[in-house]
Amino acid sequence: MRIGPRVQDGENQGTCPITGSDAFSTEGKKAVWNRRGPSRFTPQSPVPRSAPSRLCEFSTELYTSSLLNQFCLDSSRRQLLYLDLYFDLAFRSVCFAMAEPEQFNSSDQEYEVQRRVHFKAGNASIESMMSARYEDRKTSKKILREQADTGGAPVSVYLRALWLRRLEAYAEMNDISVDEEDGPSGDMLYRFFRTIVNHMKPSDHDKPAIQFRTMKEAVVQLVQGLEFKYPHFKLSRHHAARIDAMLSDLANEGKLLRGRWSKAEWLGTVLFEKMARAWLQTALDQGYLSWNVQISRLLSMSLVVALACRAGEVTVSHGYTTESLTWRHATNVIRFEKGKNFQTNDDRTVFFCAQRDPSKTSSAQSSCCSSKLFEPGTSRTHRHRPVIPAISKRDKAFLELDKPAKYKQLRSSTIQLGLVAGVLAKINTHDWRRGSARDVAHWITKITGVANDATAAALGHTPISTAKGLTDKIPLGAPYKKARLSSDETAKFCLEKATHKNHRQRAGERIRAMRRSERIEEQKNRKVTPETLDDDPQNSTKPLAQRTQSQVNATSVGVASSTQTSRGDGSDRRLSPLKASGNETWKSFIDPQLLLAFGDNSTSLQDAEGIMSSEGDTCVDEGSVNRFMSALSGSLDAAVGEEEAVDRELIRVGLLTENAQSALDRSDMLLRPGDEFVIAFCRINIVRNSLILENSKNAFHRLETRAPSGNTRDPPTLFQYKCINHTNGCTFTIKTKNKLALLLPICDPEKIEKPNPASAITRVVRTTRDLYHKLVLMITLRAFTTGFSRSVTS
DNA sequence: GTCATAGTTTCTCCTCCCTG
DNA sequence: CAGGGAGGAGAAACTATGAC
Repeated sequence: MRIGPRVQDGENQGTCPITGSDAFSTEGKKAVWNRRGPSRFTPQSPVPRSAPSRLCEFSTELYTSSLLNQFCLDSSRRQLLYLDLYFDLAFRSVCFAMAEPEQFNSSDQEYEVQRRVHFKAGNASIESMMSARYEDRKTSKKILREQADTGGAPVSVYLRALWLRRLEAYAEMNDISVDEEDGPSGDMLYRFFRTIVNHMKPSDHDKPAIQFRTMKEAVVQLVQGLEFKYPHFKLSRHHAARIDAMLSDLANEGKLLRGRWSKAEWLGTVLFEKMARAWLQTALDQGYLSWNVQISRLLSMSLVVALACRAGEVTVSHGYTTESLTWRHATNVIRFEKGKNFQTNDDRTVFFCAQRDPSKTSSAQSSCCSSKLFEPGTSRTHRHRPVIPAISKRDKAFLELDKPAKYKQLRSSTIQLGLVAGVLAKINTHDWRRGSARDVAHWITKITGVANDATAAALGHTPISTAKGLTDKIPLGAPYKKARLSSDETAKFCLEKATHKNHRQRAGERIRAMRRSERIEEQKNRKVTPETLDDDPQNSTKPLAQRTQSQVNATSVGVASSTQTSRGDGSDRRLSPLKASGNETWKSFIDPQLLLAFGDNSTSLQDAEGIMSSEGDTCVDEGSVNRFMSALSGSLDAAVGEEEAVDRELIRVGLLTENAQSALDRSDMLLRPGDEFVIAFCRINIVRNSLILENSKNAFHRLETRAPSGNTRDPPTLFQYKCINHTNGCTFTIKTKNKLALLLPICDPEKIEKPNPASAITRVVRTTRDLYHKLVLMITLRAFTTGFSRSVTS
C-alpha cells in the first residue's frame, strides 16, 4: 500500500522534512510495524518528501477503517494497529502540512487508496463460499470443462450446433486442419458458405431456392458457435464483408431468395365462429371418438383466437420442457409469452371485455374472454393442471389431464378445423393471432378507434404487423371431406413414382396432399351464386356469377379497402362485433358464402348443409362405395343377419334405445339457448369406436373402458350412421360405416315421407353469436370443471 | 433500412398403435 | 393387415422486435 508521491529508488527515504533527522525515518516505522504484526501488514510506502498540504484533510478515521477492513484482524490486534495507524497519520499530516505547495506536481501523484464504502457487503455469501471453497473449486473446474453451448432458446442452441457440425464435416471431407485456439480462418468460412448454399434444400417443393435471410442468419449462428468453441476465434470485418458480398451475389443470381416466400393468411374471429360451428356439427353428424377430445381441441383454438396469442403461449413449444399454461395462470395474463418463457415476472396482461350477460355477448373475442373463463377458481380443485391437456398417445379417446399439450396438437387441430370448414388456404396457428389482431383493431369496446397502440398492447407488440394485415383475406370453399385411400391407389402411386413398396404411408401422404391441392384449385376457380350479394355495388358493374371465388373474396373480405355500404336496417350493429365506420359494414369482413350459408336471413340449417355438401361430392370415395357394394352383393342377407345379432346384444344392455333417443336430441343441440347448450354438450357421449363392436358380447364393458364417462357425461353410447337418404327423410341408421351401403337397397326414396317445411323452420340457425357464446359457456362452465371424468393416468 | 437477438413454425421421416 | 392418426425428433425456414 502506498500513499503520496512515488519515491524512486535511491532517493533519501529517511530524512524528516522538518528536522532532517532519522527520528521519523520510514525505516524506523517499518521496524515498529514488523514488530507488532505480520509482515503483510507492513506499509510499503515511504513518507513523502513533498506532498500537497490539502492532503492533510483526508480522514484519519476513514483511512484506519479502510485498512482495518482490508485485513482480517482480531480485536486485540485491531487496537494495536489502530494506535500505530493513528501515530502514522499524525506524522504524515505534519509532513504534508510542511511541504512546499510550489514543489507539488500533480502528475507525479499516484492515488491507490480509494474511498471504500459498504465494506461488509456480501459477508453472507463470502462466508458461505469460504466454508465450501474446496468443494466449489472441484465443481467449478468440472463444470468449466464440461460446459456446453446451451445459451438461449432450444432452437437457437440447435442452430449453432447445426452449423458447427456442417463446418466440421466440410473441414473433414476437404482435409482442412482447424487451429484449436483460433478456429477456422475467414477464407475457410467463405468457401464453406459458398459451398453449403448449393446443398441446402428449400422446405417448399415449389420454392426455387432458400431464403437469403436464412444464409445471413446462418453466418451469425456459426460465428456465435465458433466464438464459444474456440477461445481466440474472431471473424474480421474484412472476411465478414466478403461473405456478405458473396451472399448478395448469390441473391442477385437467383440462387437465394430475398423477402418472404409464403403468404400470411388471416383468420378473423367472425370466421372462427363459422368454423367452430362446422367443427361441432361435423362431430354430431359423423361421430367422433371422444367429445372430451373434440371440445378440448376447440378450446385450444378458442384461446388463441380470444387472446390473440401465439401457439407457444397456450401449448408447449417444440424443444421446451418448461411449465405450460395451467388453470392457476388463467386469470387475465399470458404467462409464457415469446421470449419470456424462462422469466418469472413478465406476464402480459390481456385486455378483454368481460361480458357476463350471454344475451349481450356479440363477439367471439369478448365472449371467449368472458370473465367466466378466467374467473379464479373456475377449476379450483385442479389449478395445477394444464388448460390444454395432451391427447393420450395410448388411447386417443382420453386426455392426459396432467400433461400439457404440445404445439403440434394445436397445429393439427387448426388444420383439421380448416378442412372441416372448407378453408382453401393453407392455415396455421399464427393466422388466428393475425386475424384477432385485425378484429381487435375494429372492435366496439373501450378501445374502439385505437387500432394502433391499443391493438399493439393487446397483442403485446408494436402495431406494425397489426396494420399490415387489414387488406388480406382468406379464400373459402366447401368443406373438405377426407376420403379413405384404397390400397390399389397407393400401390399404383408407388409403382408410377418408383417409390419403395414399404413406403406406402409416404405415398399415401403425397396422394392426400395432391388431392387437397386439386380440391383447393377446383374450389378457387368455381363459380358462386350472385343472389346473396345483390346489394353489393360492385355487382351492378360485374355480375358475381361470372366472378371466381377468389375474386369474390378479394372484394368482400378485404376489410380496409371495402367500399360496401350498410344495409341500413339496423341489423348490422346488432350482429356486428366490428366497428362500423364510414362506408364499412360488418359484412365486409365476412365471406359472402358464409352469409349465404349462415347469415341473418333466417337461412335454415338444412339449406346451409345443402350448400356445404353440394360442392363436396367430388370428395366422396366412390371407389370404396362401389367396391363395398360389389363385395356385398352376394352376401346381403348374411350381413344383415349379423347386424341384427349385434343389435340384439346392444338392446340387451339397453344401449340402443338410449342412443336412439340421444340421436333425436342432438339434432337441435346447436340451436339450444344458453345453459341448455352447455349442459347438452357436457352430457353428450355418443362415440364412434369400431373396437367396441369387435366383440358384441363385451360391448357394454368395452364402452365403459374405451370411452370417457362419468361426472356430467352420459353413459357412453355408440354412434349411429344415418342412411344416405336421411336428408330426404329416411330414418334408417346403422352402427358401422362400412355397412352403411346395406341400407341403400332397402331404402326407397320414393316412399320416404317428406319432412314438413314448417319443421325445417324450427331448425333455423339464429345468429352466429349464439353458437359461439354457447360454445364458450359450455367449455368454461362445465367441460373442464366436471365434464372430463378421468385421465388415462388416473 | 439493417443488424442482432431470440425466438416460432413448417416439413419430413419414423414409430406406435388405433381403425376399418 | 393395410390404412391412418398422432407424437417424437431432426432439419429447414419464417417471424418479431429493439437498437442504431
